[in-house]
Amino acid sequence: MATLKQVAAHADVSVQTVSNALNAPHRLRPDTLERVTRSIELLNYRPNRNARSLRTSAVELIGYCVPSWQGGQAHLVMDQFLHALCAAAETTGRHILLFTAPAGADGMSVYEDLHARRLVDGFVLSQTETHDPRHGWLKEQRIPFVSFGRVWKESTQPGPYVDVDGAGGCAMATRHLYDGGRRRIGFLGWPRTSGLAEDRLGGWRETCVELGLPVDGLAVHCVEDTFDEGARGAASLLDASEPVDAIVALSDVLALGALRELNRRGLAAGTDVALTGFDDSPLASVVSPALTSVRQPIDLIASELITILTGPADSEVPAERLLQPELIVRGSSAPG
Amino acid sequence: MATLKQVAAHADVSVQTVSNALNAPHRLRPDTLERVTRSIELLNYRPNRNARSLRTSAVELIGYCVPSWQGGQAHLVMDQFLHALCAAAETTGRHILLFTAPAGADGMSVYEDLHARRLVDGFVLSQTETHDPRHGWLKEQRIPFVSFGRVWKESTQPGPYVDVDGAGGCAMATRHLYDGGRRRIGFLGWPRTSGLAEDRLGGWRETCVELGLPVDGLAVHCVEDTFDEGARGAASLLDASEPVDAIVALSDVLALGALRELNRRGLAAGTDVALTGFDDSPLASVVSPALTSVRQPIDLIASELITILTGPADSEVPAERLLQPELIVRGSSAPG
DNA sequence: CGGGGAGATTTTAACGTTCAAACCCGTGGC
DNA sequence: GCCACGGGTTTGAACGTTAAAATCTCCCCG
Repeated sequence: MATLKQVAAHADVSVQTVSNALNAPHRLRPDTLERVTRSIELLNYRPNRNARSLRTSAVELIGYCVPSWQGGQAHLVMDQFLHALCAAAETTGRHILLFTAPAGADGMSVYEDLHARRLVDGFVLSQTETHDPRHGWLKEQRIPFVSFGRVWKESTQPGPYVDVDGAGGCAMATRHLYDGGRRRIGFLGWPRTSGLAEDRLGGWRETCVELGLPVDGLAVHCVEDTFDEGARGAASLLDASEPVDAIVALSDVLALGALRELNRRGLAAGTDVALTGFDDSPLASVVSPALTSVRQPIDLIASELITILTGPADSEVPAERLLQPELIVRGSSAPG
Repeated sequence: MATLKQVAAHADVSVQTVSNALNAPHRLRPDTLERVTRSIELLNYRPNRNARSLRTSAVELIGYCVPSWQGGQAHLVMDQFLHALCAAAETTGRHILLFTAPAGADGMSVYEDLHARRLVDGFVLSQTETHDPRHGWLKEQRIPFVSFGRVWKESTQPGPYVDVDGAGGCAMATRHLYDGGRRRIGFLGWPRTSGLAEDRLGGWRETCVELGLPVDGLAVHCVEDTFDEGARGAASLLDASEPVDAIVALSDVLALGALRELNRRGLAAGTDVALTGFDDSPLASVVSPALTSVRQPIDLIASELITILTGPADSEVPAERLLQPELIVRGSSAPG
């Protein structure tokens, strides 16, 4: 555990010169820089981050509240997201600090505490809820943050965010099915109360209208994110007087439920009925036929989040980035 | 951002007395404690962790390398694990710092760096591989760590670990199927090269032998962790001259593949053929019939990891904890 | 009434770093 | 030959905390 002082003694310069060698090398004469660098290498010196943070009051840590997996949709792409976020932070020399907090306003004291004790510089928020209280509060406290996901149903977004265009994704899937010859495309969704669900539903509906396809009675609202509900929803779409020839599902889990229902009825997914999911979770490539799914650009999301959070905070207008997802075409949506 | 100094001025005591009020309240006279406490409250003081860490050289942060999700089995319970680890750390006032590192020996410099720069006190390892080089190296460097998962195929485990008794879990599943009247129980596994796979296979085999059940030709080694492979494996068990009446799968994904194959053949899972998975991933409760699965005690694992890591490091014999999983019985394993 | 102690509080110093100011020294202008 | 200049380096101070030692206060006992 060498310190600046020891390196300085070894290189026969002052402590500050060693510090400069690391933080402002241009200030040193080439030969001193060389000498100091050798001493640093030799003693295997690493700056003590605590001392540095104390002096500069910047910890280079970003807080992320790890969602509880309880209730409702499983976070099937959480690990991908965390990995990406971590990697993005590391490209700027920062790291991610995890913590847990109660949902809603109760959790806010945790955010405040972490910041006040200088464990983190700022926060990345996810699992954004309708009327999420965190954003406004953090903004008011002038604590740096950026949100993955819009705050739905607010007139103005409080603070910077990165989000994926769910409507665009579903539009893309719908158009892809249309291009494959499908003309009666159903939608498997969640209840309207979720802003995310409404966004995706809108993408499907508008595209259908645009393409002159029917939409009435073709949107099913599943009550929870399970295979069963997906299967039930698919069944009702298939049992209609005029059955669908394709289904856009709002999640991979619903899509897999639909896939099961198709199998059960002896219908070939991708041939008789085309099917798409959302999220491109690990599951999508593990079933057969493999599931066509809308993939969120996880790496890009993460790097945008970090860029915004660590970028200049002076701008008055908050950064808002809406990213386009990508359609990963697999067997389940072969042309009919 | 109040500091000790400001609180001290406000309470009209010395800085050290305020520090003592927080770290050793018994040293203060009750009335001074009361007065200082009021000042702390009033000024909303929070100790600066960087200053504290600098002085005490303990950062109260634990490093965890977030696994890359590439290749092979999806980490379907990763988010549960992280949440639990985080919560466990917080009960001791610590937090989890995430980082990424290349697999194998290449990643070791990352561990060294994080520790040398004092970003973390120690590490929790997971995704332990056969002959994992990290453990021995960390031990040699005297960097505190604890491993989730044994280092397979080492004569002696280098350092403390917490693991789940996979053999015990599969034994439990097998016995449960036996108790439900099943007498010909197959096993869906992975190749023998994985220590984990061999452990679980052993649990099934030994229990069958013990119960007088056949094992020859009843273990199938799937080459990857996909629905397809699970289905293929199940098919081969069902096509045998004497077909199985139950299947123990090494993972939930394989089990769901088997479930699909059963459905395809018009066999009722839980009635005609009983089925169990492993990990109790979010998927298990989302299919129907819901999947009986062996659940690892995630919360207990996490708290044991933290206890060991933060406990006294002086003991010569490393802590080794082998925890028993729990069988979550659902519809897929109803008595036959 | 002086000394011994225990308990409460303060003083001093240090953790390892960086910022700001000061210093040193060679160069070039006048 | 003096002075201003500027690049390179050092000095001094500070970030906010805690450990250890020093001091102060009060009380008890011989």
